[in-house]
Amino acid sequence: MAFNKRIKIKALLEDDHLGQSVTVMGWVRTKRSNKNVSFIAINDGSTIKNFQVVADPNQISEDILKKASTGACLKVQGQIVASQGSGQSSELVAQNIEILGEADPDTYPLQPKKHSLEFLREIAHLRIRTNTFGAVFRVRHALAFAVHKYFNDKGFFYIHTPIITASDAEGAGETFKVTTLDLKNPPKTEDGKIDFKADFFERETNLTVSGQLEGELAAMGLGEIYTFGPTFRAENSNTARHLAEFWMIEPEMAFYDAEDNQNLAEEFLKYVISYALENCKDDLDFLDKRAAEEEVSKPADQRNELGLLDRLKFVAENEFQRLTYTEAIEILKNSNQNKKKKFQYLVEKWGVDLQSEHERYLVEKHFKKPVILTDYPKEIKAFYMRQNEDGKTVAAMDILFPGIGEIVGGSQREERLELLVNRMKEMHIPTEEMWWYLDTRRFGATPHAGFGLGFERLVQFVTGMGNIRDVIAFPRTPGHAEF
RNA sequence: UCCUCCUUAGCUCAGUUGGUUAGAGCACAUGACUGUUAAUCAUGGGGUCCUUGGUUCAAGCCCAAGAGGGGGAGCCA
Repeated sequence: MAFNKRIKIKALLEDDHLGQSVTVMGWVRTKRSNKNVSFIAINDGSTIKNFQVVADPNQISEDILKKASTGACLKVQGQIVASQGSGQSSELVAQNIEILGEADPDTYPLQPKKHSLEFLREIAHLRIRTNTFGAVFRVRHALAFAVHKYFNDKGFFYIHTPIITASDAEGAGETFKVTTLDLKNPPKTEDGKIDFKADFFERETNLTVSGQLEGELAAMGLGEIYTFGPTFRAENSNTARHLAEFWMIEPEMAFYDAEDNQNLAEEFLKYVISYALENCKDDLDFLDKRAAEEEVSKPADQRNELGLLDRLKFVAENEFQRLTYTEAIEILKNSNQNKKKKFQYLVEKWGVDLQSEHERYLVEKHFKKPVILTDYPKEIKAFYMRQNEDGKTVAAMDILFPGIGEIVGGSQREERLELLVNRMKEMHIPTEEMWWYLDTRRFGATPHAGFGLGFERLVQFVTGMGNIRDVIAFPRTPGHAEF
């Protein structure tokens, strides 16, 4: 006998079920009682909205009603009737309530009140039951689904690139080592170094920092591909924008140049944001109100000019501002901020990397819209980016979003073997180990391009959450891996 | 990793110039209430004032070190 003969609250609210006998299962959010009747607000996660259960103490035992406390899980059978109260159009009059799981009110940490995000982060195993995190994770799901839908509809193929890799080729950062060696007593070579020949893969391995290089290989046969997988960086980053384990989307396209790449990235971002706007209305309405309440407590100069929903609509409907690094430097150099020495790092000469205060100025003050910055100096970018005719810059692009900073980093790739090998040597990238990557330039090379999108940063932007640790269920950051 | 701020009841926070028995709201318990919307009203229980050491007649408050957390920066997505 199957247990799950229930109707989800989302379905209950979508159509007219008046007069029907139904079973609802979910968790108690609040209970309000008097001598004659109890009202139980129940939530099953299918929607941010609760459903009101009405329990008559003549029908439901005192013991059951007592155990139906905040956090308890219930199975309620009864009839849907028109509500006598004003907060909802219909409600469930309970004929029978079964307590599936009690939640001792003395020790259950969630209350029907506002908790701080910092407190909820410490109970990440329970925070998924709150309105805010329910909304965030439903939106996160919708965005992930929209990513796949967008690329699938466009004829891209989803490639699973390896989690365990042998190279830190991109130089994207510190890696987590993968080994089965005995850490207390590792085998040594004659000259005293750890003997990775004795390790599982017979070589030194680590968790991936990017699927891009493998993605490029796949694009050289399938044409247009994307990856969407976990990425690991062992950097000691302690910010609201960094995780040690995060999810990255990396499309890679044969026959794309830098401009094609920019067009794709902009269209893609607008698509997934529009998808969320269309499919997550209740959750985004809630998050919009939540963000508006938070704004009030911020100092005036840090407030957003637009609310969350308006911000999303604005990004979805307006062209991104495109400009080169060189143009950006000129704007920054001539800005009042720079002239009045209000930047912590003053912009003086071409070639310096932009600080986040500079990126914020361009996005939030100067253009007031997403910015695609292109053609950076080659010295501050990765070896695989295609060298421009000027000999100084590469065909890089960064997309900067308000409040988030860099959400996308990408480039047209260097497909010319000689130029690529020279650049690798200049940057001390071992060419021998990368023979397979260089083979794509030896055999049937073509212009191609791609980019990486930090999925959690996208979720941050769409949900308006200030800290990246609040848009992934169980965040991994330095010193934190408990759940 | 650096800078900076914070840590008092289950949660959010107040606590004056160092002074005797550390408070509030919410939550919880008990009771009241004929339909509530984070229900309301009354009563009650609840404290390692982050830890360790120091100064002092006296420390929640001052000093030092450590732990945990927030914000900013760097690295990046």
